[in-house]
Amino acid sequence: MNSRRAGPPGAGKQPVATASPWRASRERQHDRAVKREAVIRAAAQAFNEKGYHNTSLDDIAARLEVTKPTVYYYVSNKERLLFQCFVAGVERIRAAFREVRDLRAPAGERLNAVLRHYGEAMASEFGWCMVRAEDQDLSPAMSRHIKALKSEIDQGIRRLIREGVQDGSIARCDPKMTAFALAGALNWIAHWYRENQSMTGAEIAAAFVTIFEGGLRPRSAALKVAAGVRTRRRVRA
Amino acid sequence: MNSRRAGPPGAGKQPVATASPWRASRERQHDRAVKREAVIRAAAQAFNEKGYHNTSLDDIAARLEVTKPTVYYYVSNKERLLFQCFVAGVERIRAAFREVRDLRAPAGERLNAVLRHYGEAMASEFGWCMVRAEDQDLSPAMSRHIKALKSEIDQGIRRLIREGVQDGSIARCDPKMTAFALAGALNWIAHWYRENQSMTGAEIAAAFVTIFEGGLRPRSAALKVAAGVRTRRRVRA
DNA sequence: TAGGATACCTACTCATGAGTATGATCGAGG
DNA sequence: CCTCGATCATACTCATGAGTAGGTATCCTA
Repeated sequence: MNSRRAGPPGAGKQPVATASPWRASRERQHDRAVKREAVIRAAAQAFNEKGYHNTSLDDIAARLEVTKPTVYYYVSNKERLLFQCFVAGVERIRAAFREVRDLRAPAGERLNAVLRHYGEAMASEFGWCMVRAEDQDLSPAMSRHIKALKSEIDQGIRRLIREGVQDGSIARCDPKMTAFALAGALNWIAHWYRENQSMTGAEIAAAFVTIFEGGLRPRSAALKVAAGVRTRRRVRA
Repeated sequence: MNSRRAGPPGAGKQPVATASPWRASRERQHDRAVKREAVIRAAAQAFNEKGYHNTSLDDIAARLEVTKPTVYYYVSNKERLLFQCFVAGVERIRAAFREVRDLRAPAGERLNAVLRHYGEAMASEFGWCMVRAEDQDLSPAMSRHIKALKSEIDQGIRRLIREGVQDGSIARCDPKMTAFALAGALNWIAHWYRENQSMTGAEIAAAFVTIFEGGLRPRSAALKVAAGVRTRRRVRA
């Protein structure tokens, strides 16, 4: 009746920009893992554009210029496909934590580094899958698994915040609420980034880190008296 | 096959806590508007618990202890139902802007007031509908309408930020990015609030406002010298 | 070069859920 | 009492999409 499936008319048919391992001379003996990854990638892009429930496996297959049973040849079912997309995205964030773990910098800086990678991951094609993979769409077992992964990241951020408060590189605050605020702001990138790609994920993340760090209240608050002051917060010259 | 529909077994059947205008002696001549609102409320709660696509109109009807055609007697279709839920939530935020418009306080304070109401709205039963009402689930016309409402709120926040920068109550910043960060953190409440109701929406919003205002960098940065900490970018003392 | 394994497709099944046709019931006005 | 309109239920239609059965073409190996 009314046209669901937002997007340009005729969408869902055109092959994705990134080359499909299937196109190009039907090489059968292509590495299975490569094709499997291509399926996951195509699924992530489709979910990102049309949402999980509005994406059929036929859509995903069409993107790869194959048919549905081929997709099922590489993944067991749709929910596992979503799960794989989720894991692919989360792995980037976990990598960021690992990368930072043995860095010998103040926790505040380590946190910023993680947040930057976090933001990049959110702006990637897997961002949608990470934030919109609702537990309601998944079996209880996978829901638990996803929650555990999310919690791990949440705890990692809280830990860095606590350490930062300890070593003086972060202002005293409630680590839990602060972690929620930070993660929320970054997670939200996955919602609007689709439409406005004028900045890269890294640039957005960097901008956010600056905002988080400085806060909204002017630093040189005591000076704000005159009428049209604009000499606020001048970093030492 | 595998049990979708997360939640306690047998869920979707039990009537909702808030009384249904239908229960209680079948009063026919009850105000139509009251029943219509009850439908929207029940839908919002169902969407919030199970997601839009995992909620059937039979589910919603069961919550109200009526049947599906009765629901259709009050709303034209499912997508309009989602739309109404969205509008119900957004209206609270618009009201916050109106309430603050003629206040004669610094823009920074007006912004904080709006953010607090914003957070409360997100923690309400309509929070989910506001942030998860994907344009992909709606017809192009409604999608446009929703985007317009969202944009109005976004622009309102940006305006307050700009005014705050002007009047000195907010530190200089990029209004667009800052609005994204603030709205993102608050929107995210709708995702996790379900599971942890130890704080009210207002309390959460207040906590967030405090975090946003102060920022992560310690205010008394000049004093952090003791244990080998590198005092980064010290604000002028 | 037969035989198996791999990779893929055509053509289905089947459950779900949105939306509806049709009729029953009840209150109110005449 | 009788009818009309508002309200609600029973019992459907019908499109969609997940998942599968079974067959086919290609490659590898012996």
